[in-house]
Amino acid sequence: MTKDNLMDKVVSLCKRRGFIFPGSDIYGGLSNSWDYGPYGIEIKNNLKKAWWKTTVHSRDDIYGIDAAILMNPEVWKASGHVKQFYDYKSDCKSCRKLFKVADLKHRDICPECGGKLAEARPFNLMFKTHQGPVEDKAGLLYLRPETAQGIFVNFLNILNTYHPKLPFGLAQIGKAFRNEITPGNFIFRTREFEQMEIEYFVRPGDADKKLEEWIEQRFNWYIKLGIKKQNLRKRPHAKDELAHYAKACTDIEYNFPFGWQELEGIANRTDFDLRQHSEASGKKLEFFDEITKERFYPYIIEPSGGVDRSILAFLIDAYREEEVRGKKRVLLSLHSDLAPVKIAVLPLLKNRPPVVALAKAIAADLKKHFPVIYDDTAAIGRLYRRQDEAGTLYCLTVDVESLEDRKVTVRDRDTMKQDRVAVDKLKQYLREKITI
RNA sequence: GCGAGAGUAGCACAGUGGUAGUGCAGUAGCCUUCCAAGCUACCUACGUGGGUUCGAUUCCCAUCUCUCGCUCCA
Repeated sequence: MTKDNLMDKVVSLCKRRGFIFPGSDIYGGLSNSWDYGPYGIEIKNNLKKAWWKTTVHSRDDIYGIDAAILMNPEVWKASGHVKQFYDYKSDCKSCRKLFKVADLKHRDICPECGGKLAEARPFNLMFKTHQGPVEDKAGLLYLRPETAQGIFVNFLNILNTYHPKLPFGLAQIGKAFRNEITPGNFIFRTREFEQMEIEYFVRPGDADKKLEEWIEQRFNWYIKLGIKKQNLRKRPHAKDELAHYAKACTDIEYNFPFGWQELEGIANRTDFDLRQHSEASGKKLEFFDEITKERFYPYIIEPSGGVDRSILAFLIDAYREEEVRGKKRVLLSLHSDLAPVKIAVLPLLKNRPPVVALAKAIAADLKKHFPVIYDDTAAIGRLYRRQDEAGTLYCLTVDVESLEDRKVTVRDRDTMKQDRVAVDKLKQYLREKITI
C-alpha cells in the first residue's frame, strides 16, 4: 500500500461506511467542511471522552469548562489576534506564491522569482459575524480562532469559586474557526475545527519542567490509545516559528500519508495572556499565594490538540488490509475505547426464526450495557467483513446449536479467533474486555 | 482570494446531438450451519443556469462546487 493509496482508502472507507460525509453534500458541498455520520460521531465522542477521562476525571488538579464561542471583541485585541491575524498580502503573478506585505523589501517585486506582485489585499484569518439583527459596526464579533481565550477570561471565576492551588489546569473541548489560506487533506485542516485544550497554570520557575512533563504525558496518551510509536514524534519549534504568545513549543506529530504533521502543540505561553488581559480589562489576573503572601502572574503550559486531525491519525493508524483465503479483508483495528460499535450480534441463519429471536434477545439485553448493533441482512462472512470495516470489537454469532446449549460464538476482530461463551456469562465476559 | 484540473447511480468506470450502461455496494425473496457463496427481482445518476439546435448529458458561454498548489497552524 503506497502512502497516497492509504489516504485514499481511509477517506473512501469513511465515506462508504458513513463515518464522515462532505458538508452540505446535496448542494455540492462546501469547501473543506465535513459532517460526521453515525459511526464517525461515535469515534469522535469516544476520543473526546478518552481525553476528558485522562485530563480531567483521573486527576484532581484540572477542572473542565465550556466557554462561549462568541466573545467580547476586546478579547481578541488583548490576545494579539486582531493584530496577528490581520495582514496585507499580495501574490506573485508569475510563481503564484503569497507574501506578507510587511515582510517585503520591495512592494511590487517577488522575492522568490523576481516577478511582478499583484496589488496587496487584506487577509483576515478570523471569521467575522454580527451580534444582533442589524449588521452595524457596533455589533461586530469574531468566531473564536482558538479556545484558549475562553479559559483565560474565566481564570478569576475559577479562582473565586473553586479556589485551586498552583499548579492547576482548566480543560476545554470546543470549536474554533480560522480562515486558513490552505485548508485540505480531508479533516486534517478545516476552517471550522475542534480543539482539546488544557491551560495549565504553574509558578514561573516551574514552567520549563512542567512543559517537559506535559510533552511526555500527551505523547504517551496517543500511544496508549493505539498510535504506533514509530508513527509519532516530538518536534520542538525553532525560535522563528513560535506563535506570538509562546516562548517554547513542541509539536507532537503524526506520520500522515502526506507527511509528518502536527496533532498537538504543547506550548509555554508564559504569562503573556494573563498580563495582556489584566492590562486590557483592568482586572488583575494574578494568583495570590496565601502562605508566602506573594501575588504574581502564573505561567501557562498549553497542551492543545486537534480533535478532527487526531481522528484522522487514529483511523489511518488502524487501517489494515489482509488476505483471507485469497480475498481482501479490510479492518479498522481501533483501540477498544475508540471503536464506534463494541459488539455486533449476528444470526448465522436468518431463515430460522428461533435463531433470529435468540439473537435479537441477546442484542436487546446487551444494549443496556454496551453499544451493540444487530444485523441479519447478509451471509455470515459478509456480516463479519462489514463489522471489520467499522472496527467492531466482537461479533457474537447465534447458531442452531445455541438454542440447545445456550452458548454463542464470540469472534475477535483482530485475530478472527472464536470462543464459545454461555449466554448468561456474556455480560461478564465482555465487561472484562471492554472498558467504556 | 489567485492559478491549474475536474464534475454521469453510494463507489469505480463506460457512453451518446435523439435523455444512458457495466462492475461493486445496497434492498427484498429463495437458498445457505462460521469468514465479502449462488440464483431472481428491485432501487439509484448525466452539478446549476443560459445559448445554439426540431432536439443537449453530449457543442458553446456563464455559474456553482470539489480537488491540487500558494505554509496557515489544532
